[in-house]
Amino acid sequence: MEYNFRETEQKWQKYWAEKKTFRAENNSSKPKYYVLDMFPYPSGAGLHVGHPLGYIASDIVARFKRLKGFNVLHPMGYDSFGLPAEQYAIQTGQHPAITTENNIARYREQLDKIGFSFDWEREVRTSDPKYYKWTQWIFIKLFHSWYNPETDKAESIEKLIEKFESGVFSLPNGEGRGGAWSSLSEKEKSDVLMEYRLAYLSEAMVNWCAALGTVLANEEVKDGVSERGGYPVERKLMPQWSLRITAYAERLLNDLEKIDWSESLKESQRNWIGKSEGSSLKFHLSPNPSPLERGTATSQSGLHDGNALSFGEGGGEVIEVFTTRPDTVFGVTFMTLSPEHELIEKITTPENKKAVEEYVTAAKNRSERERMAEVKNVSGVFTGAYVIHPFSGKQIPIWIGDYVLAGYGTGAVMGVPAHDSRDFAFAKHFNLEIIKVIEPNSPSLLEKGQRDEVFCFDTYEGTCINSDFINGMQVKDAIKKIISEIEKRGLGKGKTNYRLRDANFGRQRYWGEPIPIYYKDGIPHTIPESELPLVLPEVDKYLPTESGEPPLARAKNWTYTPHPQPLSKGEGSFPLETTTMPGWAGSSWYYLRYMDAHNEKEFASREAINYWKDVDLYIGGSEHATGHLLYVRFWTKFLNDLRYIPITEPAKKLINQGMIQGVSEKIKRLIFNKDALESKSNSLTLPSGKIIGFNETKIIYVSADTNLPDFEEDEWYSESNVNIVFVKNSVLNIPEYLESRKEDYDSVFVCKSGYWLNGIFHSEDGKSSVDFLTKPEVEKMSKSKLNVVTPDYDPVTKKNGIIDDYGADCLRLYEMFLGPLEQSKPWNTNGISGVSNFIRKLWRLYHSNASASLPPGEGQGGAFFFVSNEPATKAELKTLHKTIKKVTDDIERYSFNTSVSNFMICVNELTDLKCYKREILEPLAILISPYAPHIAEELWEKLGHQESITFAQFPVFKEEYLVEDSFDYPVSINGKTRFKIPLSLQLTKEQIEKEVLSADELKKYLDGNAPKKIIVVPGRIVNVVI
RNA sequence: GCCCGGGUGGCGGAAUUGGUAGACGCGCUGGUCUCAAACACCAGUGAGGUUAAACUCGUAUCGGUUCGACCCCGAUCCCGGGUACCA
Repeated sequence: MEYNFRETEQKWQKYWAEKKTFRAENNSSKPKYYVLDMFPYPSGAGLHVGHPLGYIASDIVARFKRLKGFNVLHPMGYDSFGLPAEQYAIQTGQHPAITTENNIARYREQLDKIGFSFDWEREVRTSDPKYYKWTQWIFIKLFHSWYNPETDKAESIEKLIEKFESGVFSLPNGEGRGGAWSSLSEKEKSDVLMEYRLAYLSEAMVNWCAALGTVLANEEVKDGVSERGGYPVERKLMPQWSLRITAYAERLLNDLEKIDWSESLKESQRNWIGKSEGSSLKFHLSPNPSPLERGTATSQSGLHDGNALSFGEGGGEVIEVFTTRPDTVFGVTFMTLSPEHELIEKITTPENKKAVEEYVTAAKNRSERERMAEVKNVSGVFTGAYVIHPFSGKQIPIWIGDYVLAGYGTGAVMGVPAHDSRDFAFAKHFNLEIIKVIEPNSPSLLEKGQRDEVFCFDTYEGTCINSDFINGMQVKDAIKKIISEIEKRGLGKGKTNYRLRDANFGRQRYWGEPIPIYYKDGIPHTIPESELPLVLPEVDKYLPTESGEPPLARAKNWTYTPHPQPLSKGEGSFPLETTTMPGWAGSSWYYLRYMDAHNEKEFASREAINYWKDVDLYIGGSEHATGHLLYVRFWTKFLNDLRYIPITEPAKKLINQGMIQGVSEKIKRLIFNKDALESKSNSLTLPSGKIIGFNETKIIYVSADTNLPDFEEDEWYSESNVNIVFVKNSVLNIPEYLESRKEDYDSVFVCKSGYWLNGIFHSEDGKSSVDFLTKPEVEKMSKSKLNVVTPDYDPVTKKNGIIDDYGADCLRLYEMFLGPLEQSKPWNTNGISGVSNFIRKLWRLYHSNASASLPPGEGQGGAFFFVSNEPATKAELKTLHKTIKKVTDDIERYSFNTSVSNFMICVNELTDLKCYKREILEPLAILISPYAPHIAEELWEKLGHQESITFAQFPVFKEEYLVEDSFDYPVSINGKTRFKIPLSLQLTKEQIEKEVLSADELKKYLDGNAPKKIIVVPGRIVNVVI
């Protein structure tokens, strides 16, 4: 009887669901183990074969830990707020909740078919009001908290108010504004507190994406265009809700040490946080410098006594810079301001005004994308103004350059061209002075500049020269010396800067959590916790209003009426915030909700939180390295500060599963004839959304790269992923032309007319869609790239998946067998037959031709289930225990591909041994059950067990079965293995040496001489040196 | 540019602590079965060399440490990922 995976898998999936086999208990005497997958966004495309990779791995661990006696929490849910559902809603008018519901149903169906051991009773959906009630609640907590630098923790804002009430208030940057707190108006108080709140409203420079009608977070912008859709993004100043993640920068950085995440991921986070230590330094504006003074050193500092006044002190404008290399201060020959710097207008001299204004305007109008594209181009303009060098007193010209970013440091840099490559490029371009102040200790650090000068950039290994009182000092010492000097003279102070920005928290979208804020007299207030959730209202359209307000502004009565009304006059209802939370809000705490998913009084009960604590193993994609994984750590620390949870990090161990890539068959060339183009329209819309006109073109080739038309024959242009070639009118005979260029085409299609949709060209003549896929290329699996492979029957391509043809167990084993979990690999089914064979062989091991009255084992693989209670042989036990050991080790170090190999070896060996013993086959079923749970359950049942194999005990490895008396020692001569010699393992080093030396095989190599040396590693190897 | 990974047969990949390189699977070759094919099963399969063996070479390249190196060290090349005027 061959194994019928279809019946068996359905049977057990139904059994698990009915019996709630995988329900986790919040009260248990067992140790806990929390295995979490990054929950999916339920997209319309459903799951592809890449999604389950991580889920299968985590499911294996979950099932393994259950067998090992842990109480396992292994939940699943949906990150169900998001842009695609909203865009679909805009196009079709369908409510995103309905689309989302449908998509979730499809996801669930697919997940169930793979046989995961999720506890579905704990399912969460971020778009469910019962869930987002608590997302809103956390937002309210953030709003009412501030970060106390003294305790290094978030605290209630009430404490701060108390402090202010008892004295004078100040702002976080240390500037007091005098005056008593009580003298401030309500609005002023609110404004001051906004500077402190962890959730705050401010005018902020945001990434505005006009096409999507929303603001995007930094990590949603890639190369100046939106990550989703690839639309242009510009910088714009808007009132904006933000979260003060920067307050946690240091802790987010330091706590990386505590967690077992991959080094590359931690490194990404470190870079993203971007800590740099240095010093601020003030430069005073030079009052009316005469042209004669320019660039000349007014010298003779006399600074050494330490009492001297610094140059330029005593009034006028001050420009502050941040530098990580204060030791190079004597190499400063110019200063550069960002085009957005606030002092520009004030300091620019009349004769430079025009040029400066033009430059600033041009910089402002250039999109982020253009600015990035021009990184290599040096541009800038002189303001005509000068600052005074604080140590040398020199006149330093002030320039404006767009290589200086407004958002980092102070928006101004001191130019040290000799030791910074960007300053160097700037100085070269504008012919500014270059003073070398560091002599590198090692010649290899030198880089050749132009003009035969030799510089070193970014090195900390060097000696100061041309630097007055730090001459001769090593860079590291010089930095300390200079900072202390800067502080002593009140020119600035040692300072730490972070690249990390506060996180934008408002989106001009519909399909997200409403922000629980209403405005009274222009002052934001939170809705009382007791009135949460603030439910997402219905709107007539999911687009922004005509006046550009977010979709929520379309909702009727989108106002809040406080009740009971402790109202003073004129109060009634107040406008509610119209932006919604970003996609990452709900995912920043979902791991906590799983602990107690149905709690209506708290986000999770204390008991549940104290029991489950943190995630033991978290598996998900590395694309969340600087987004989700930073935010979830931030919220965890915040909730810990407020003592809601006992942990400071969400996940002890994190694994990034690799991406399973799709193989796209790319269009090489596509040909349209003239009639086709003229008949319908004069343009072609590419998958990227770009529209290209045809004009006089006769033939167009569209191929695997891209472009802009220029009407030269066979000229190629490149842009995203479509390449177009336009050929002139002169080519009249298409077939003849094609024939002559045959080798250039993988496939040719001449059609009358058509259009692109989702990357597919649909011909107008109704012959459905035609795809031109010809050249294979490995890339990310995605719907738009037409390379999606689903694990089960795909209703779009109408193709069966692995599950239909081979079963879920086979899919699970095969995905694990493909290679290391963390590695990305293209999907191919080349090796599937090996895994499928293995499953059949496993099945046969438990079956015999017993009815044919053959001796047991002889009829192996027969029609009848047959195991015997006879004791197992030594060889059988050895195979079993070797496998127990290897598989246990493999799971514990997440090496799932090798354990599949080990199962194959085990089954092959047992088959060779004709093993039919319960003593072996029963533990084997348990061993394999985390990987192939369906067949394991079926065998377990046939072995006579009433209960699910889930509740079995993982077999215990016993060393004794592996102990050998002898070992085939490989003997190498000079490190090269030459022969083997079987020796007892009881022998001592000396005895082994003696045996080897007397071996006949060795004589040949010794050639009569005595060996120079002999190395014996007992149980391993013998090496003879001759 | 910078940071982090990685480079092993025809292919996916093993080698856990410096100790038999190439496990396991795919593919390929030959064989058994079959009228034939498919399936299944058996054998072989890093390269060179030989009737066979011996032997030689072999983990991107070059060099080093070691009795012994895919593994450690130095330099170089290539591939993948992240990030980017971050002062």
